Amino acid sequence: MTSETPRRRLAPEVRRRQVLDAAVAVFSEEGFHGASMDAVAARAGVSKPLVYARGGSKEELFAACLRREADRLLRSVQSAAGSGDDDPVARLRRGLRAFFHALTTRREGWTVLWRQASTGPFAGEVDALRRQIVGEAADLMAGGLGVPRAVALPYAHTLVGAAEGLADWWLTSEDQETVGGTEPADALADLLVAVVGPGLAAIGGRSLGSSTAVSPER
Amino acid sequence: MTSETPRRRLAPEVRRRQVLDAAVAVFSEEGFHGASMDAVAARAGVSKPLVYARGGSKEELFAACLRREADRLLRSVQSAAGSGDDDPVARLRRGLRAFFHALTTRREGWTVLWRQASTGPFAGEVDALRRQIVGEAADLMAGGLGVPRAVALPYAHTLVGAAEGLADWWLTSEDQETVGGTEPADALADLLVAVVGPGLAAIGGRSLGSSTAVSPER
Amino acid sequence: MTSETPRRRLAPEVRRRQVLDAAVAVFSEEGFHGASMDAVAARAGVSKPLVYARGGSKEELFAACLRREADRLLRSVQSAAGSGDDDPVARLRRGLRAFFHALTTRREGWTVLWRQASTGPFAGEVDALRRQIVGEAADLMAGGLGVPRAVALPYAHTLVGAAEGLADWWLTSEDQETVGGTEPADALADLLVAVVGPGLAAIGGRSLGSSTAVSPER
Amino acid sequence: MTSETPRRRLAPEVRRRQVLDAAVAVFSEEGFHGASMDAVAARAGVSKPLVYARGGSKEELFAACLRREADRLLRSVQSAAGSGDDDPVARLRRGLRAFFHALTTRREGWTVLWRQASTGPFAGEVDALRRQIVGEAADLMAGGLGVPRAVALPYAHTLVGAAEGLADWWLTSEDQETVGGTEPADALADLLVAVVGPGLAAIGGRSLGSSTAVSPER
DNA sequence: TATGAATGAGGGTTCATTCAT
DNA sequence: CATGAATGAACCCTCATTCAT
Repeated sequence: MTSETPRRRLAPEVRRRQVLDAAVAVFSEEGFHGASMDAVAARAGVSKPLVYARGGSKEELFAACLRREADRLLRSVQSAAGSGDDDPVARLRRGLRAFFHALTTRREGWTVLWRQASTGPFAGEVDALRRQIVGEAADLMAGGLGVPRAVALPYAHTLVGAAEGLADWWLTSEDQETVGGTEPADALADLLVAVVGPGLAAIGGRSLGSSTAVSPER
Repeated sequence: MTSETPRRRLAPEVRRRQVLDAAVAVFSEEGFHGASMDAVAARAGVSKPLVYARGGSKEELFAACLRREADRLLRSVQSAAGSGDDDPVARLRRGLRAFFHALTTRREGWTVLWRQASTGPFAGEVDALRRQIVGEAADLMAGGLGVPRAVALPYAHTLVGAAEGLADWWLTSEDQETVGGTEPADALADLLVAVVGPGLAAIGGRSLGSSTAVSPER
Repeated sequence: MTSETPRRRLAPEVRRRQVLDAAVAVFSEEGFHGASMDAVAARAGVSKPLVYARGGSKEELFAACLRREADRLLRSVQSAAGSGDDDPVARLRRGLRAFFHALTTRREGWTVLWRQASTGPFAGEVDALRRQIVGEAADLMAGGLGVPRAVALPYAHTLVGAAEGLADWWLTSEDQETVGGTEPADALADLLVAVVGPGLAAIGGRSLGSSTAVSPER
Repeated sequence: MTSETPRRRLAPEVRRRQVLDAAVAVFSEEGFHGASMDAVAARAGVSKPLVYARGGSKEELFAACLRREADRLLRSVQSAAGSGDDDPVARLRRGLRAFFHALTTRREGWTVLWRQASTGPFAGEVDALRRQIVGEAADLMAGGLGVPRAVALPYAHTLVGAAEGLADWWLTSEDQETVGGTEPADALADLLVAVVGPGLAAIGGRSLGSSTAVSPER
């Protein structure tokens, strides 16, 4: 006989994490409609009823994925940007670095959040989460540029899109060594700041991304 | 038999265009997996077998939508950028404007291309199309910046991503009046140039998006 | 190769009748919850999607069975009893004969109506249909006995139960020849009239099922 | 480990009674197929494995319910009818009263027995139980009418069916006050005797349910 | 030709039943 | 002993696809 994995009994929250991880992976690959609960169960290495027991219905499961990934991303960016009294520009840069770090290390969660479910039963919820995330960037930028939040909003969307495009290129390009010796996420963030920094500075009339932008702080 | 008015026999190309139009609409709203061939047939006002006769299988139909919309986008950007011998910066700007024009006027096609097909069985094809578009931008930028194409590539990805983010914001924001009196697509393109122009200029050491960038040419 | 039945194209109402017949058979044997749409499809000799196309969801299918069988039974009894001006007693007897005929020839429909779905999502509808049917008997009895309808109601229920018990015995007993040469349903009806006629007559103070009751009219 | 109050360990028979009681309640409400073992466990206030430990599989549990309720009904009717040497008519009347008493006071058991189990995998078992009860009635009637048992059988089926119909009406009718001041079960039994007594008497040629039938003994 | 009719296959969900603690 | 955790099997329903008219 084959050495089958025995039926392990695990704590509910452990199983739930397993199920959510698998669900994020599958949803990010196939989308909400394209993903099957069978695939989620197989990816998690559990039976389908267990997926339902720990994750609820397909819609509930997807919503849980959305919320978890959005929370993680928001928390990570917020904690990196800090709420301290230091320079808004520094805070923005730290936030960007954290954002890139999340993009490149948790690509699946980002895909679920951003590219999936823009239509369907979750359009509203997804849109709200997106607004929260971009709003965070807009807040930082409004502080850094000294402009009202409403003005900063399109720039924030532009920034997030640019980051996504850059991350996509980074993740799909084969020779990922070209960026340099530093932490990739940091290098990407610095590249982005180099691209958009001067323009934003000119818009805000302040020194965002000054000459120091291209030689990022350590 | 009764003498009912038979369905008008139309030329095959006309029928195919009807079917593709309906398919783009339905796919953009529901996604590949969420859309049903019944919905496509209903939207086109024809029977289901006709959809198969003119559009092929669901995958073929989706691929045809993808290619048609991508072709339109590419052609429009290329024809706007021109192959003339004039200023690469002006060509880039014209290309960007055409890009935004296509995004904002053919939203459904854009949605099908970018948001619905970026995952699932068409990720590869979408990626290829995307590389074509980005490659176009990279060529323009390589010319404008005076750098090798390989160096321009990440910047091109960043630029296209930024354009996507900005277009997404524009398409989903409710108060679309805030941008200004000019043609929206042009205003968006100019905004983007204002953001990334100075940074790219500094990188390339040339005058791409100089001070005139923020006061766009007419 | 085996001589498989070819895929026949039939008119929708013909298929619907097939599906309803199969559904009545399966529901009467297994009950609403116990019946599976697979079993209905198999019994009808069609595929499952066709059951849905012609019969709707399981609940709709069951409700359609209910209504069809109730209509048939009601119509049959009403048309037998007539609305003429003749003797109420004769009308009651004719109604009973029709009722027994329906019981013994369409047992499945009766089972669906009477024994199934007394609980569940159809309790209300089933109860209403039951009340209609018993109400018909109560009306006839009220006319025959010269008592108010409300008084006749328990007797009607008693009569219907007695008929069911008698029919059950008849249908499950092996030597069904013992009843006699007449039409079985008529013989059963006459037997029932012989049992309950005198008692009901005494209650109503009229001649329902007088001495002629045991020698039924031809 | 924490010192939680452990579930009280009860004697096996006590647990089994709990489980059977819950099962009868749930089965009577939902039917065999509609009831879930989860519902039984919840109603009994125990865990599901305990239901299996004390009640066996779902089919065994249902069969046990069936047998317990049938035994109670049979025993009650037999003990009421007695085996004494007194008047068969009086014995029949007492048996009927006990029958109605059981029906009206143990409605759930009756529902399980008759309405839920008359079809499905237990039709055979229910039929056997029904034959036992009807056979009891047939014996009494054979004695009372002075006819062979085989002749009395259809009348017994008719009688039991009538009793069921009357009991169903009584149990589902809302204005249960219309019957009178006496014990409902007795009133129902007397009503039934008034309906079928004279007819049976005429058939048997003896005094079963003579004029005294309509003014029942106390 | 254009279509209504038909189906094989698969997805979401639940349930009876059994381990491992 | 008593339980929460886990699963194989089945059920309802829909969809992409294809005939027969």
